[in-house]
Amino acid sequence: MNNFKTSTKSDKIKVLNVAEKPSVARSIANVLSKDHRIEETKSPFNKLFKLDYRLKDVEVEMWITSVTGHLKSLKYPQKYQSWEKWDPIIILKEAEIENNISTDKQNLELNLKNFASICNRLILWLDCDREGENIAFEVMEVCREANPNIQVNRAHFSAVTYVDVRRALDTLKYPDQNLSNSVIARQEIDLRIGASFTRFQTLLLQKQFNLSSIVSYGPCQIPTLGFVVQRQKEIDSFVKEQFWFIQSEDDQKCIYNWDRTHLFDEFIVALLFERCYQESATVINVQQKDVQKWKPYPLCTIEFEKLASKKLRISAHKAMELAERLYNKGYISYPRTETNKFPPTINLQTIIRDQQNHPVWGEYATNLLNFAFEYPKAGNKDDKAHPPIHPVKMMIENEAQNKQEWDVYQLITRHFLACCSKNAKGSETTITLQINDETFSKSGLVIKEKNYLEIYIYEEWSQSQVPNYQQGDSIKIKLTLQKGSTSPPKPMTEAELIGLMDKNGIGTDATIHEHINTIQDREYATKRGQIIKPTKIGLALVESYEILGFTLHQPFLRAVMEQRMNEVALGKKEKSQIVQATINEMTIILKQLQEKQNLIIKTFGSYLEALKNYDEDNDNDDNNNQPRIPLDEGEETTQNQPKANKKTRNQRNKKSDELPKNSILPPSICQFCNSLCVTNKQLNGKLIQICPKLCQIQEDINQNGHHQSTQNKDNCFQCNLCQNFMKIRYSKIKKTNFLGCSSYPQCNQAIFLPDTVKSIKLIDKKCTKCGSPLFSLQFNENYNQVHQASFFCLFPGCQFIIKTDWKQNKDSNQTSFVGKQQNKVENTGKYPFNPHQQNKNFYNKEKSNNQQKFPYQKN
DNA sequence: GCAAGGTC
Repeated sequence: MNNFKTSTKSDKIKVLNVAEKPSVARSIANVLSKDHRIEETKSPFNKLFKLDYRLKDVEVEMWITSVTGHLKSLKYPQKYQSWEKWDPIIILKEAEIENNISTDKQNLELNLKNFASICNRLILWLDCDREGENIAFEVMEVCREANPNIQVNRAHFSAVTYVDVRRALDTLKYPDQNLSNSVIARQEIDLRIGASFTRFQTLLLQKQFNLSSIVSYGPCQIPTLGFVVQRQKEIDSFVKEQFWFIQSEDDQKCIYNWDRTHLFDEFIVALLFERCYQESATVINVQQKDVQKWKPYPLCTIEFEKLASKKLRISAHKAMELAERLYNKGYISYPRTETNKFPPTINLQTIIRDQQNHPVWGEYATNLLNFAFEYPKAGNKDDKAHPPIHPVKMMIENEAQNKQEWDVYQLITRHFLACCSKNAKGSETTITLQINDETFSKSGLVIKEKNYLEIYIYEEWSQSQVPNYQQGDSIKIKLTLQKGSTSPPKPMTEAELIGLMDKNGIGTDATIHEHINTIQDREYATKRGQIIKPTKIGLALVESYEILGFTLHQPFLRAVMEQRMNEVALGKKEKSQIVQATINEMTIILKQLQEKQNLIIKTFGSYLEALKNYDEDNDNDDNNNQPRIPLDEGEETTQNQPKANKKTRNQRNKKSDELPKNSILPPSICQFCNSLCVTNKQLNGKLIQICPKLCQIQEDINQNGHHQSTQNKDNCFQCNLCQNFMKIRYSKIKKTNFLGCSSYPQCNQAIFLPDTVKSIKLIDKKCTKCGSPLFSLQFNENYNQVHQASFFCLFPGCQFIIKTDWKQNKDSNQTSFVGKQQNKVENTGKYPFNPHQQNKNFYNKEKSNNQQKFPYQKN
């Protein structure tokens, strides 16, 4: 029996208005008339508001109701339920997919059908984004089933304020099929890839390694994990590097910073120290300038989550839960918004006025209204649907359900008040000292007006004093030679991860926190405090992708997908075209994973075994700097460059360009940069020539004046990507040597050798053809060596006895690759999923004769 | 037992 009742007495034209959520329906009703009537519907949350309105000079009865997000959802039919029975390739490529109204949305469907059958017109008030446009089509379809003649329009609004809603009604448009299609394409791609890859991975690994969770794959969750793993690898491969610097201190204990900061070469610093050492300095400049500390941008969801995590120590997921609760209780505006600028139609003064009686910040709010108000800065993000998060009703501390709820309300309100305040203002004084050819400086700050900092307790601006010197003063100084060392990258915080996801387009404002939750649910990562670290399962999974040459954990996979969605949204491509293309590409990858399944098990297992104590270590020590991951480096971890030292020596020591040119002995010319070198005598009596740009790190000069290079004996030849040196490395997983770039992990360049080669050794001979150093090779015991040569050149392409090539760089369109000689691959750069897919590399020897056609190869 | 996107 139909228990729905609504009055249909009026003869006026009835216009059905449908919003994406109950709150928007309520706001539209409020904005259009305070006299609206509220009726219950079949869905307890989704009320029906009725009011009389004059629409384009016609008196109409507006019926305003809502849905709650999507009505429909994609699903595989029942017959595909069994994971074991169906090849994941079928699930990915061929299985049909149903798009039906979800069971929990059937009441809403009945509502819409009921209302539409009575109404003459339908106005779609779904959020003005792609998802909203798709929901608009879902609503329209249902309404048209009940009333095929219903006249349909789309309202475009940038905020639910009187002005915006009226404007939207005056300029009604039509829904955009292209935008909606891009969402359907995304849904299908996500489901097909997610379901098929998850089934494949779970069936392959779960039982084998006794894992308690499924081994899911999703185009957002795995790149999220990828970020976490990448950071951990950087920390684990970090090697401390020492640096030296000169410190100067005056008799007021004020320490001045060396303008060269620090250098990584003790000789140079010692030399400079010796040259500038004295007990007085000249004040060459005293500069005073006004400075400001900028107030924050209006609060969008992403920023709110980051702040909650960083400043309140509340996880993004929990913070969203608390914000939603505050929103439902009417204390704050809608918390899922991408917008960080206030629409001009919102009345900020009214919002501030609501806080005037607050016991904590009432006085501050009053001051803002009276004299201190300044319009908020405008950010550059706008979802056209919701304003930035702001308070809509005053809450005092004891009205909050708990401390966390209060903290979140407080953050949102203080942030809002800060946005409506002036920047903090101060005065900065910088003193510059000259001591011979070296300069040192020190800045001090005096805060003149705190302004927004009075209310925004989450930021600090610390004052510091500098002595009262005048330009030209000569002051007493104490110079010391100091030593320091680089520190490892910091562990990944949740706030940083959110930032990375946002920047790389992984997830949306409404889902980012869910993906972070998912990787924890799947036991890929753990969170302690605000620090997120991968578990051994997460590491093993990502490292297996990496080592087998797949880029499934990289963010660009999603970025490419987004780009394709845009093409559909703009009407440049058909949705079927891009679904087909993406699925075809992913089919190739899934087939390769299937072909390599034994190898995957082996690789994943090796990592799990190597990392068996990893999680325990995690609990004991946050950051002990010890390599824990088998980084494919074995004993060679000392070769890795720390993140801080990513720049080359030349770049790091750029200021050394200005070194004085005179030196102890007649200088020579640097063979790399033609600079005049400086000479110094070591304790053992040897003379050292040093290029001021540090091109030549050290050159021994024997007394006859001949140069003898002391460059690292392990260096092979220069990497073609970063110009650092390739080195012999040892892969624990494959138990063989390979050549890897010394800048790993910043540079991933590598040259792998045939399985038949067990180890390689650099010898003191040069290739007569290309000048690279030669290697002696040890072959596997069971390998019947046919090569006549004793020594081999491994420089890519130099000789054909041992075929080598540069590994393809995933970020470039280079056509080189790891492996044996094969047809040149043409990479259109169109879809950079798996750069190795046609590279039947030496891990995959058994398949090497069975070459597939590369999908991007022309003809 | 699969994804990600809405929303409650």
